[in-house]
Amino acid sequence: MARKDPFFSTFQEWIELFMHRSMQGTIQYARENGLSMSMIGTLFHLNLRGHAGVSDLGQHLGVSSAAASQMLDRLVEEGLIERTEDPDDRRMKKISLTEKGCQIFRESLSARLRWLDELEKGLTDQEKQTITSALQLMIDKAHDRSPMVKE
Amino acid sequence: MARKDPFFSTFQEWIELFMHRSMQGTIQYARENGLSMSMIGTLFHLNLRGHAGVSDLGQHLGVSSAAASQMLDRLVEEGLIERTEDPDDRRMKKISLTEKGCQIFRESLSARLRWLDELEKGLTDQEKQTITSALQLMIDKAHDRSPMVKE
DNA sequence: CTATATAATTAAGCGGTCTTAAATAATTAG
DNA sequence: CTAATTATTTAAGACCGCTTAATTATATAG
Repeated sequence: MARKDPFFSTFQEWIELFMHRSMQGTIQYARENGLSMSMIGTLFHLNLRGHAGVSDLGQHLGVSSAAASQMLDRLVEEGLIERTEDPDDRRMKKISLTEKGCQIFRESLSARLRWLDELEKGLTDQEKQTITSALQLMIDKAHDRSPMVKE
Repeated sequence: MARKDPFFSTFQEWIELFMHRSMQGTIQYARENGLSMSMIGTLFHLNLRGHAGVSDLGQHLGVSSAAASQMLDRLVEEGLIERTEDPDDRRMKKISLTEKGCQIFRESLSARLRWLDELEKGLTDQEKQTITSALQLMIDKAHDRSPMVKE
């Protein structure tokens, strides 16, 4: 049950710390701005993937496509996303962030990362370099591309 | 507005990737198990802090203490938390995870980190070492940030 | 062409999670 | 002791987000 593996256990500890911060911030942000967690999840998804279908989004969030459609109505009202027809299959809609939606998403994310500034202050350049490399490594792997060789 | 700082911008990129994964997993997990995001936030908080008061929790989540109290009722029903009187001030309740609550929290967290296995497979020992060190560095710094202002 | 399947939407209704206001209980101040 | 304050709980009601079922529109199979 307990994994000795320092990679995994360190990661898990980090996640407990990190998610506590970021989730609390996200929950509060959502509440203040009248967004549901489904909407937040949708914004994250679209930000990363560019676009998605209605049922797609529903599946990712674990809700029916009817629920997804209704939720998207509200995001359209807010001007955060747009529905366009998929030219290849006109039954489908391509859901994507509007420019405004993209901007607001990124701004709110930065705002919720203010604690990073505090963290950064306590680090030497050497330490920041270590962390930046490690994160870049994970980003590369996640995108399934080989690590950048050198700069 | 845009920050050039590679530490910050790499961190932000990593967070977009990572939160997309972990939030989606958390939202789905919550839905499947009939937990609200407030409940999830509460479990994270208690796991990290050990215990908290009712109003405390409400504030952290951005809801009234009445709402917090009602939510805690349900977590007590589920056997995940317990209310005990604070001996120093008997108006207050000390909310903490039960053993079952603690176990379930950690199990569900591990389950939602299965993608880590995939990530790990793609890494050399050297790379894992880099990442582990970087995370450990951040964990240490995060814990350092206690009330002590000067040293 | 007709029938079937798929994607999205609309509508009705249910239950959950807030809010405010009032009640209870313990502490603190005078 | 009495009055005021603080922490929590209870109760009533509003709103939101979900579900299922029915509808519309497009695509595909025979």
